[in-house]
Amino acid sequence: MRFNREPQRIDFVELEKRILEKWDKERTFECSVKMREKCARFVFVEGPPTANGLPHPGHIFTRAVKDAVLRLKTMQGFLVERKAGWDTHGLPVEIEVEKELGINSKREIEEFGIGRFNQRCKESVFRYEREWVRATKRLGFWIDMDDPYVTFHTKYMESVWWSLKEIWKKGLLYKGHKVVPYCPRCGTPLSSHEVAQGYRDVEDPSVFVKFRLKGEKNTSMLAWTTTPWTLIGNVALAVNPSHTYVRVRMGDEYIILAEARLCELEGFDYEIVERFMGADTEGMEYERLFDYAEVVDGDAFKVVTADFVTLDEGTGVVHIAPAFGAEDYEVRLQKGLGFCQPVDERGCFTVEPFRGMFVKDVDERIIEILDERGVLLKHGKYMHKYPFCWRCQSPLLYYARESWFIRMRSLRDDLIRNNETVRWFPAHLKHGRFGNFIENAEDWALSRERYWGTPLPIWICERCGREECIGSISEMREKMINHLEISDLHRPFIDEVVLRCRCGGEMRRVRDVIDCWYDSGSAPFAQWHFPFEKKEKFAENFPADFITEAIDQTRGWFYSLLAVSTAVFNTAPYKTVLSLGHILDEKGEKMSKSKGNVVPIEKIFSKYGADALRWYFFTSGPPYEDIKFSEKAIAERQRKFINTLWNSYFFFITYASIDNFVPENVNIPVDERDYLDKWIISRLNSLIKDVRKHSEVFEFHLATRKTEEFVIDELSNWYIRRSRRRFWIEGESRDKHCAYLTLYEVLVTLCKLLAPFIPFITEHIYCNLKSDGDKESVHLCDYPECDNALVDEDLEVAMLIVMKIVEAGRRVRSDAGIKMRQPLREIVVCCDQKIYEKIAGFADLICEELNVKEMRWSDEPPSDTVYRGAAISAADREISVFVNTELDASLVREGLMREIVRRIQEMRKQLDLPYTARIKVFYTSDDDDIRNAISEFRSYICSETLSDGIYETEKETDGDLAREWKIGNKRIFIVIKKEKEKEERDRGGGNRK
RNA sequence: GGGCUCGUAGCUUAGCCUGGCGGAGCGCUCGGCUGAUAACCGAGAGGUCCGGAGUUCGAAUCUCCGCGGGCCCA
Repeated sequence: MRFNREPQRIDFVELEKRILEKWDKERTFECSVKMREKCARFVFVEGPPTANGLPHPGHIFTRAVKDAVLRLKTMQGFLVERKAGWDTHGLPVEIEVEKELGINSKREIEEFGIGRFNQRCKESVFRYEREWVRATKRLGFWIDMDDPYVTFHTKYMESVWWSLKEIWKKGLLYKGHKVVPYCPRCGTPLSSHEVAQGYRDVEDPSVFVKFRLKGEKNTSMLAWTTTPWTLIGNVALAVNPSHTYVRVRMGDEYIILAEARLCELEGFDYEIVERFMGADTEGMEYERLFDYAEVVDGDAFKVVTADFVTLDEGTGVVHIAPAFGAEDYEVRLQKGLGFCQPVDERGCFTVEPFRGMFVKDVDERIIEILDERGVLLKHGKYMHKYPFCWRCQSPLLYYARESWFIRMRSLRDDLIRNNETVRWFPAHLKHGRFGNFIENAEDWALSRERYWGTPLPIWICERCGREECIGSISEMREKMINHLEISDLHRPFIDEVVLRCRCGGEMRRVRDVIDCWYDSGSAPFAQWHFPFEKKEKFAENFPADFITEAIDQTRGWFYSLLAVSTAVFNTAPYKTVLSLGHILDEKGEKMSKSKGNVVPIEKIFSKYGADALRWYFFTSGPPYEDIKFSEKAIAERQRKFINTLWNSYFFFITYASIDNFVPENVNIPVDERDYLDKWIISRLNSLIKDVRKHSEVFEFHLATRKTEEFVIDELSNWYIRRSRRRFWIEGESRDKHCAYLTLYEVLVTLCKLLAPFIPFITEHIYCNLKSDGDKESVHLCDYPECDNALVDEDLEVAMLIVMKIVEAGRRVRSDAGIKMRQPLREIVVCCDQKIYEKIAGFADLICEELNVKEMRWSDEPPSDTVYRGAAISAADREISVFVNTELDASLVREGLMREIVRRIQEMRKQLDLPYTARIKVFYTSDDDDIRNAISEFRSYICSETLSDGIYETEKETDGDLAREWKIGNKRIFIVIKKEKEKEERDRGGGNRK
């Protein structure tokens, strides 16, 4: 037999497991890549996940999209290599390990030992690798996980070093300061996420200070602060350039503040003497309040303008201390102001008279001093939210730390230019969220005062202070004084390396590691250990044709890739970016561990299988929009679509096996086949065109929804249903062969068309259908192309009209209360004659579908009231369909006969008889109409129900099933009896109905 | 607080770019068909197209202001 028989219902999960074994055994993935060796490349870069937690449904969605695109491109004839990657460094990993060790500060990590700590980090990042690999394989995501790139591998890190040196050589790497939320007790900066969870309401002093202006008579700027201790680090005052300020007289002195903040002077006796814009005060100098600490590297003690100054509170005059505020530091950079840092890492002053005192403890003393000097206008208490350390509850300080930066600001134009070469999906990101972001790109704070990361390869000479960036291991070896064997570039080993400076002095490495986003941003070259190895490989794979990740990567990986690539190569590292939506829970809320609403994806795989999940993802909406995850919807898509696809295939297999149909032996050109065949093949080719068009721009929801409609509505519910009797033709028949051949071709092509989306079931079906000379796997096939010669638009339009006429006819029958089984005399189609000509050839189909004897055309509606009608619009015309509802005795008898046939079929089904099984029918009825109907249509009933005879009996007869039926108010008692199997076999491939 | 994005029936969504009768599926009610189908077909109930204002002869669609969800940033 040409095809293996199939069960009507199949366990999809079981099927998928067998397919996974097949792929494993036949190395199908490797073959699919290798067979395109000589072809043009389609380059993909995998955004590396961190395997220190279980894969989230969102990761699975991303991987499903990646897989579909890459399979599609492979089938379209591209060489698509897929190297997996793992992101392994960074603070989240360290925090995991800190939790395990029960510690929470850098001091404790160093006591535990940096070497031991990093070892624990290395183990931690692959803790869930097995789950990731399993879920990836189970989903059917083809990616090479045997030879992945790993960001902590020495070779990868060496490439990262190389790129940093390139950046350094261009003068784009510099040491500066960054103001970070900082816990003085833990001795560490906190991430924004950590800060966000530690806000509390507190009471702080509220202080209004007069800064005396130089060269003005007895005039002061009035500034407001809730952190008096920061006044020690003051270097400037800021006003908003476009707001109105006033000079007021109070007794014999003058005070300047924003007009909108005059409310702060309530209770004082004052008069306004002058109004001016903030911009007018720019450059005014004032007398320094405290000279305890030194100001270095720039100008100081003057008024500057800044847009961030608001009129919501305070005086509209903001005191600027670059060491203690991010905005303050920003102002410093823009205005070339100096820097003043009187506080150490523990949060204590390093200058007299407060040396050694914790900053918050000097607030009271400072207020006293201000008062003594007569520059305190007023003071009070102020309630506001302030962040505290989530671990130790210490108040956080905004504190300027030394940090290394990449000058992204100076690369803004390059970033923008490179971004112009990128195709973004959805398009609005290009000049929207992403475009805005790079236009305002800030210098990249690259360094982290941490442990588990790629060490910043900068050594500083202890004698002359020269900085040097090291770009390779060999360069480091050459310059090394202490000749250590370094096999691991991580801390603490790398910290021991001492280099020789040009001046003869000893150079030691700065202690920082780099931001792990830089690691992953280096993937395009570091995955190949470029430029130390595989230069050609890199050349072939840069820039990437395609990357895709979720929308949160806009400022993450999408940016770090572009930033690194722009700084190193001044080229965009990718040509096309697809940004994906998130997978939310059923209520539309983010899935998170703490909410406990994360769907365990393993359960979905074991209950529905990967195809059902994938199909759900693709059909549920545009891939760039969020998806509210719904298990019910997965079940529904499987039941409706995958199951219908299976049943269409099952139908073919069942009858093709009975008939021993061999497609290779039949060769009938499409134009010699039935119009139904031509129609479904035309529709298939139109579908191919649509699917290709939508997939090309990642509109998978349109591609898959159209395919779904094709399979359910057109293939299953129209083509197969309408062709069913052609498959039942007894013996050899050209028409039957046309039907088989057509359905065969449609199924095989559908498998190829759907393979990128649902790779398992398409593989299974394909493998049973394929011929000897065909590829061993559907995934090794070429993607279907639309054959325009087979698209017949007129035929498609005509069939659409036919379908609408049938629908209208059914509506009429339904309205008139006449069952479908009751034959009727005629249907009258009232329309433009040209339209009628299009569909006249489908009269048999329409009559059979509507159970009427004949169809005719009319140019005006029939006047007789036995005609009931319904209107439709098709081909831009009105069409009316009229059904003659008049019954005569003959039609009633025929209807009765159909009722009886239906009941006998129902009983065959109840007995679960094989389709080819033959029976004998016995009946008893005291109704003359029934008896007459049976005798009139005896042979028809027999052939419809595969009965060798239908006999009237007086008595109860032995049989396999007996039952009394009511047809309206008539009764019939039916017994059916199976025939011997021998006779069944004699029937061969003959009549099955 | 800012930027971007989404908001259409109980639920999932199409339509929005390019203004012209809001259309499907699930679920519900009723009826029908069925020897491939877990399906399918017909009818019915179900809508403040998030709210408000504007442009227009005409707005789900374009503009502005709000509200709510999501993401990113502060």
